Amino acid sequence: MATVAKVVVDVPTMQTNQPYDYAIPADMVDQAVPGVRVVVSFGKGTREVMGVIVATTDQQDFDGELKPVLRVLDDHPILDAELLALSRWLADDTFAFWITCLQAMLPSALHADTKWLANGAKTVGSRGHVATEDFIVPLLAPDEYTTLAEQQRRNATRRIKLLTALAQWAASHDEPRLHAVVGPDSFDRATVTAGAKQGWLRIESREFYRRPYAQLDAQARTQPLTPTPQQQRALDALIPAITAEQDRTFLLEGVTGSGKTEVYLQAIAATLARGRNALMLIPEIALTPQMVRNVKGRFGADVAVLHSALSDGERFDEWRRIERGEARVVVGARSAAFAPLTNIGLLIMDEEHETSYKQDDAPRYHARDVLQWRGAYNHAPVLLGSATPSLESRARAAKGVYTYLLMPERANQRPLPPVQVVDMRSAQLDSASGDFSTVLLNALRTRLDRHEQSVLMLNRRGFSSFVMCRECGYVAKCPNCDISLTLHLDSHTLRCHYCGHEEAVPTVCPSCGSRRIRYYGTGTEKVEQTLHQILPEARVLRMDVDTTRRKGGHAKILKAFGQHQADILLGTQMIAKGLDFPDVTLVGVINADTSLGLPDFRASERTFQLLTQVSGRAGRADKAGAVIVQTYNPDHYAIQLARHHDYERFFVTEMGIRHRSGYPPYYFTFKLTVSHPEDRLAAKAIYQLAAELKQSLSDQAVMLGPTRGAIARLKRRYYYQIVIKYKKEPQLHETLERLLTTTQVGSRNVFQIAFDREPLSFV
DNA sequence: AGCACGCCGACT
DNA sequence: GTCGGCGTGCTC
Repeated sequence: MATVAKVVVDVPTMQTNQPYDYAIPADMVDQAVPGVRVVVSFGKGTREVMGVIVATTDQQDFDGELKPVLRVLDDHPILDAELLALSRWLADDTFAFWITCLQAMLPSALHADTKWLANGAKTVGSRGHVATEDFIVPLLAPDEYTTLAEQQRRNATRRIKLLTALAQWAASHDEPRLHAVVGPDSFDRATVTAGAKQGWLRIESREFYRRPYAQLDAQARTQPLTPTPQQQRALDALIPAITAEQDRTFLLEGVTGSGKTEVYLQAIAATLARGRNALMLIPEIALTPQMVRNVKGRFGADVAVLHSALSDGERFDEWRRIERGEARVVVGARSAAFAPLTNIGLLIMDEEHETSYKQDDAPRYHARDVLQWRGAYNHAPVLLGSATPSLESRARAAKGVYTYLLMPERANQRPLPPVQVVDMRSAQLDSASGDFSTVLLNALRTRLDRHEQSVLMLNRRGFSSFVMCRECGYVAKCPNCDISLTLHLDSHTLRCHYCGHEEAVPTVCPSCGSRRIRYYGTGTEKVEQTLHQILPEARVLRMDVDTTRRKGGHAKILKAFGQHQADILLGTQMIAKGLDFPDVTLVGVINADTSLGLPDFRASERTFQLLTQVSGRAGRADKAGAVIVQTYNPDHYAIQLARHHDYERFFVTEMGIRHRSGYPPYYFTFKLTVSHPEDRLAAKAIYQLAAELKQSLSDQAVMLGPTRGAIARLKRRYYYQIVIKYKKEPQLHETLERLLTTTQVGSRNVFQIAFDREPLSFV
């Protein structure tokens, strides 16, 4: 008999990061089960907080009198045993509070909501609101309605009309939506209410789902395509693992257009045929509409969709459909890794190299790790797909940790578009702006004349200021870390974010002696203006964070472009992903260099991925495409190898560099950040942390920093960070845990400490 | 995070 | 004498 509930309370602090024992009142034993949310009293006062029951027992561990569970918020567990176990592991793995992990798994509609009542009291409840709709339920037989209609006064036209309609509905067993029936040219609400009072009908409130893609469920199902030989080879490796329920990881490396999606769909079909369910992650927004259409097209209403562009209500409803077992395939962005899907037989991560799979704030998890955990739990394979896999995954495939599946050919046998690299150091530039080479401008003019479309990408990735020589493309790098130095205008210095190295801003290029070395960068708005000046007849659509902020803004722009309402789509990296417009025959990259200047050891990898991806956007259908890349570093291996679509050589080259400079995948990384409203105290804390860390680290480990955060002061707090590179530190986890506890308990909570295992951003 | 307990300065 | 400052410690 479970009399004690272990409750993780919604108080995210280190001191309360543990389950607390609460007594289960006798009348709640059926509801107070693991995985439900509860309200409990916490602390000395009258404070009520939300919590999650993570276990129940018949014996208390706490030596004292237990407070009772006050209320149970769910009529059934909203987190099953798998997700509870996952939350525990996640908290441990990411150094996040357990409650933070539990919250991360729930749609925001189920997060705690505190209401202040008129009398000043607080009520802890749940924000989740179930959408309902009123239906009219006829209560009598058709002929009874006919009789009643005849008995009405002659001038009671409205009643007679309603009774006639009721007779029809009763005859056809129809229960129409009230909303659909009440209106200016049919019934008024009062007549229907009067009818309910007479006992003719009942108005019934029924729950309904807000279905974001309902219209797609109705479309005709697509049929599986006959696999190409390379698709067949991939499926021949995958399907036995699905059938045998093996928790292996596969890396599917397929060039743009090789048909990875069809492999996903057929693998999902095999999973469903086996009686199990499938979870598929895709990167945030850009790709979503197309991939959703593909998956829904094959599996219809069995598919639930979860991503950030949905409203809270829509996401909540999709989540409930999954949780109730009404969806068998889940497609979603990062947080969909926690979808309450059961009996998972396959987990897919499309574009596995995308950085949006890593969450920037607590819990700082990588969705890939979550999928692998769930794969192990469910005995299901994990399929990672990409045209340009992350070096980490590709290296694991090389070592045999992952099974490597390669699809080197395009399904339609068309060659990849030729990529022309324009050397901006010597190219003839448009005099008005300097952003456009005449080569690119002429190519744009040709497309305008032929009524074909162009996509222009402005690389804003890593837009943080850096200094580049416009004569030779030289970018200042840190002598210790081989990382681009970042320009700090406040102190007029160049700094390394990794080790803190600082030097003066050069006035002449150290490499070629030129004076044309300066801050480098440009914005979409500026480029748009320039385009209007030099190509006034061109219709330009701009797509960046500003124009896509509103819900659906993204889709609207893409739709307009697809309908030829513009000749040129100008945007940031978001246009590089998954767009497929048959009339786009030119892709231009205005500045390939900005991502090379990123103060990040993954700068080359990001640039290669971006250029490869954007190149795939040209000439997808029957028209031949061309790609023009403008750069000040035409000989850089990332640009040259992207030009030749040569991922494998890029992998080998980059691995050599990572090996020499000691970065992933040869080393693990870990980032510690400390912040405090007072600069001096933040600095003191990070140096103390560094000293303690140094003691417990082995000689093989390298500590970079402490350094100031790239944005040293943010939200009135000062930031400092340390990055550790290491190969094998078995005791590191324990050390970090200890540091977390002692620092948090010792000093009052004005300190904030953040730990990030395998950070993707070092800024 | 809250909230109470606790030990030192200027006041009904 | 006591009202209240916010340092410190606990919350089942």
